[in-house]
Amino acid sequence: MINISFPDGNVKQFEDFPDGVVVAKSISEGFARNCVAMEVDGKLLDLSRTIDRDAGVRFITSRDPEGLEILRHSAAHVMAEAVLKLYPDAKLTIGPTVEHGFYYDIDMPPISEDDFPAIEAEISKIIKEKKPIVRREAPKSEALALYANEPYKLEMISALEDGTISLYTQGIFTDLCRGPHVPHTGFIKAVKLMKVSGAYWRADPSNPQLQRIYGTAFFDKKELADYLNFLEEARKRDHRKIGAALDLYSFHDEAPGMPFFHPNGMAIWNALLEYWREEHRSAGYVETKTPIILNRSLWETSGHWENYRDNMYTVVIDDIESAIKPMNCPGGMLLYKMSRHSYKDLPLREGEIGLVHRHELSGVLSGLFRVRAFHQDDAHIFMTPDQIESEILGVLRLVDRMYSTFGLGFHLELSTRPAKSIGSDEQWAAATNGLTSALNAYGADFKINEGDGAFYGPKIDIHIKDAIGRTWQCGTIQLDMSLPERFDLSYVGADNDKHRPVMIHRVIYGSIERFLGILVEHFSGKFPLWLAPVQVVVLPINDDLAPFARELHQQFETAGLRSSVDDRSESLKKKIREAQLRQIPLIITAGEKERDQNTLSVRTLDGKVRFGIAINVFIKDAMENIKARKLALDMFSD
RNA sequence: GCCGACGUAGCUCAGCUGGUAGAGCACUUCACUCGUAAUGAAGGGGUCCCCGGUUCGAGUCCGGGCGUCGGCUCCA
Repeated sequence: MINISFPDGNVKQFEDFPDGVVVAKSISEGFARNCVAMEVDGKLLDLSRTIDRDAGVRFITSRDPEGLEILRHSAAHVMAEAVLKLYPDAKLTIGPTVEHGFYYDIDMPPISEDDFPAIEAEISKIIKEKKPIVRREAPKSEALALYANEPYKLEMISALEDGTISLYTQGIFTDLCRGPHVPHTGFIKAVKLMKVSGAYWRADPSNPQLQRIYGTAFFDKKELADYLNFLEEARKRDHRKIGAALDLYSFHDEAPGMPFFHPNGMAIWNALLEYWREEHRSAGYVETKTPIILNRSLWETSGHWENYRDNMYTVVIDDIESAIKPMNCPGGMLLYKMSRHSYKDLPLREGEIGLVHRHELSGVLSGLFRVRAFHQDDAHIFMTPDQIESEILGVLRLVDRMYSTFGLGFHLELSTRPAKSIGSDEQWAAATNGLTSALNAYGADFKINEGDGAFYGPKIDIHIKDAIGRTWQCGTIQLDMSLPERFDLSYVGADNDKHRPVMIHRVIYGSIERFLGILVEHFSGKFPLWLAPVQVVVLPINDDLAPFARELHQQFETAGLRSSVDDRSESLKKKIREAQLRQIPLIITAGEKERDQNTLSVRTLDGKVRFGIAINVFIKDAMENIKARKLALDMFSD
């Protein structure tokens, strides 16, 4: 007799040792059909496993994230079987799940996406057969014998403890696997191969090149279709495409990874910085600027010369070795050290929009998202140890305010002390407690990444969520126990003794280039009025009205709107089409009626047209919308 | 950096097994003067990424370089 308790608090008794299916059926037949696996006392197991003692059981269904992961792992096995059928000489290595699907690394001749349909057809066959996926445990000797011709599997089995080896079989295909898996292949209702790329066994280039085949799988076809739509939507929003179409920025072979900003891009850039300065001024920050080339001795003091050299651009001028800064902090240290600081001056919040260069590997460059030259909206806050909590809280509130302005949600992650670190246990405890209590005071949930902090201190990362649900890490708040030490920073306390200040680095946009790219994708090029590169365009309906249109344009510019006028001798329809494609939020058509009545007709990006709007009212409403940095163009009362 | 694909007009792309480069859009000019998503006609525009090789002949084949894109953390 054993007792099995469920998450809802219910407890059921069973006579013999039941397997998962029996327990699930005790809830209901229908429920049992939807179960893919179970969690027994926190461990994920196949439904076929028996439960031989009192335990807490939670069933995993297609609705649980774990369920999808298990499904994808099973799908990886099915794909492996399909590949082996078509390529009998292929040697399997590993096939894990990844964020949006799974892959399997297979030692086989190179294949391309053209080979996918054939593999997918085999996969479909296996799925249709609803083959049971059966687990069994095997002694090491047997497993070794079974995989005599599979060098990679042999290598893996050799590294495993005898008695811990499990095999999963579907039909005639057996794979070494920890599991768990779905009960039969029929659970995989939708599967699609996504791409193939090269990979190395154990990620080591000296090992043989493998084919990594990526796929994704879902419990139903609609979910797959939704996912493919999402990819398509993301593709349409690609900031590299939109950036070119809207004439925002460009990239050139002459400076790989270093973006060129065009006038339209700079309009957004400047709007972002203007906003940043406004928020920071009112949050008690001052702004500084430090050089981008600093000599070697500074980088030796900071430790970058030793630890970050591979990523730094270096120059020798007049026999003096220097580096182009990859980070702003060392310059900030020098500024701090210029004068004696009293505890009364702290916290000192110094912001810097700093241009940094980092030599990223050529293969990782990607539009504005991964560049070699970028600006950080950096700030260094110097404070006394007992100010940690309130300062971190202040940064969190600033982050909250700023991201909200863009309609970006976010979540927080705390990273704690890593294995390799500097500083004492007490320092780490104080620092980590400071961050934790600030997070608690701020009041939002946060995730903890144990051991993921920097060697010099714990940190809080801020992950934003864009309009289509993708997350990006932008902001970060890092406590630094290294640089104040290396640069021997101090302040004079109330006791008239020297003390070491605590320092944090923090960014909110992160990289302004990257943040701008994220905004392009977030808004899909349809910026709110305050960010739009061109806010209003005036279109005369014919050449006779061009002077009136130019007059309006002048009036808008004088009022502070980013305005343009399209007085080409083209048809009105054509000019409207182009203005729409350029995503200009306010399109003004200037005709006789407007000129005679001193009003405007305003077309917005949704295609709606409002007539008879008084010019001064239009300007006032637009300026108010911009000043409030509204997300919506809510300047019309209807 | 490594693996793969790609690099042709300002943009998007076509160009078969090697035979002197093409479309649409954009641009220029002319005509049209237009009331809410493309007026028409004519014209200009190319070191086919760069360097080297094979060949009577290379955008096309071969080698090297540069750049772009995707992948390179996920461990049976």
